[in-house]
Amino acid sequence: MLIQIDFSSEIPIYQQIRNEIVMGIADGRLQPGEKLPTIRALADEFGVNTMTVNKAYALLKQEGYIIADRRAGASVAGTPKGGITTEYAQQLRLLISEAKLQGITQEEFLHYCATIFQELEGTQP
Amino acid sequence: MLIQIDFSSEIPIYQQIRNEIVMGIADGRLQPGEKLPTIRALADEFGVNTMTVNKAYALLKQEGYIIADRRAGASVAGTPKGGITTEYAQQLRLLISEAKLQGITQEEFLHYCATIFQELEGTQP
Amino acid sequence: MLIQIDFSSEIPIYQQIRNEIVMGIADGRLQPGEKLPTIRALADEFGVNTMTVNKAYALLKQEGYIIADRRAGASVAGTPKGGITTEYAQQLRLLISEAKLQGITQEEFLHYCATIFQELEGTQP
Amino acid sequence: MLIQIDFSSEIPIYQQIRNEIVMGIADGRLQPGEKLPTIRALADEFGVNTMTVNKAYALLKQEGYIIADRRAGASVAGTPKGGITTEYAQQLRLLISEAKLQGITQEEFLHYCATIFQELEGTQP
DNA sequence: GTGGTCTAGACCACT
DNA sequence: GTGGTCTAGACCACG
Repeated sequence: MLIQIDFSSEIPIYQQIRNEIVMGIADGRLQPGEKLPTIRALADEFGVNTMTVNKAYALLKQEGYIIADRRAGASVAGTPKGGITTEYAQQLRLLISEAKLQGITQEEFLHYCATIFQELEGTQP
Repeated sequence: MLIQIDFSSEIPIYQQIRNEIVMGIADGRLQPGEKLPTIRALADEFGVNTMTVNKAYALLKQEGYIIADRRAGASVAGTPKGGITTEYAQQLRLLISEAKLQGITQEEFLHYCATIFQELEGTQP
Repeated sequence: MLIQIDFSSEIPIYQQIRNEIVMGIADGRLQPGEKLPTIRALADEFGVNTMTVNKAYALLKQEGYIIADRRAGASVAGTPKGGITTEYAQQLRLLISEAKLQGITQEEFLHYCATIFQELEGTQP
Repeated sequence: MLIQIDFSSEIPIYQQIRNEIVMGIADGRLQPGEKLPTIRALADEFGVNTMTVNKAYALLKQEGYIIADRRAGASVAGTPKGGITTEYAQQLRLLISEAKLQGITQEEFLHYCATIFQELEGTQP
């Protein structure tokens, strides 16, 4: 589980951790049921405050991506709740708008998305 | 030019304004060369400070989406500079990861993207 | 006398006009004693207000680059007054600092300056 | 870190701060990795608003001269992105034109530039 | 009348 | 305690 944190990024560190774990689950590096590192272990690895990792885990738990077992730490959930929100739709629409204004055609964009999808599937066990 | 601002959102207002304008250009509500509202007018419309709109315009200008003609306000630029950054790729990868974990298949996702693309093209003159 | 104005630039138009004329004198396109276009002619050519050109001419006159003859319009002066000011030194120091931080060596920079000098001399009659 | 601000200058204060910091990095007063003063501290030192310093820092960050580590203020970056732009070339050409019209020869100018370069190198550790 | 700049406060998210 | 954001005014250069 290799995670990269960019301290100079505008994205809050806890968000970056959350994002990396979500992508890790999606591409199969993290399997459903698999145990996540303890908060302290992750905090030490990144050199950040435990509060920061704690926040990331709380967010993931709230979104249904992970399950927090008081005794055995956190583990990857099977399927998150949630579903496509209007907020998600807005984000996607924005990304597509930006792509189009950069001169990217629909075909190119869809092909690029498909490539990313393949990458996620490819590493699936 | 119908723009909706969500004051309770965690996204900064100036970012929201920037996003709305970018999407407005992409879907044809704002045509290249068209004059944008003045900073003051937009600030009044939203009920925000001129500085906030100012920041949004400065951002759009820096990104190449609009140009500020010294004589008469700001107007929509033809084509922005920039290009697809690694940051953009990361955002898209995250969105696709989230979609996949929600149980959305590649086919469904691509179809959804295509729909959004059609909406943008459809309103083009 | 080909002058290009960039209306979307941050530099005020009157400054751009002033700069172009200064560079025009330096590279020999404008000869000492040569008559400059009338304010109105230049204003029409650029599609700007006469006040703007007026301001540029006033600035050039104050700096000693041109001489304004009430009857025969403005003409290029022989030698300007002025001399190297601390302000000029500051500007040059800033440019050199920026170049250095971009990784440009002293040799490269001096060579580049020499090239520009040659270009100016080359068009001299 | 001695910075002088000229409140009567036509150059915006935030630009002056930006310029001084760039020159400070170039001449070695500010070392890569070194922490910059906090926005508030600098604002107090100059007697200006925090927003003004904020803008200077945002500009420096955007240009790649400094990085804002989320945990502890801003610090000097190793190497900025960017590179020599046509805008930069124009500025240099203008300065050289002005020098030439003041009667400065190519030799004198290059020598003067070399002197400035030496000053920058000389204070390097 | 336009955008650009600045002030003197303030609140918030992040760490 | 840090930077980021925002407000409600204000003045100025520019055209």
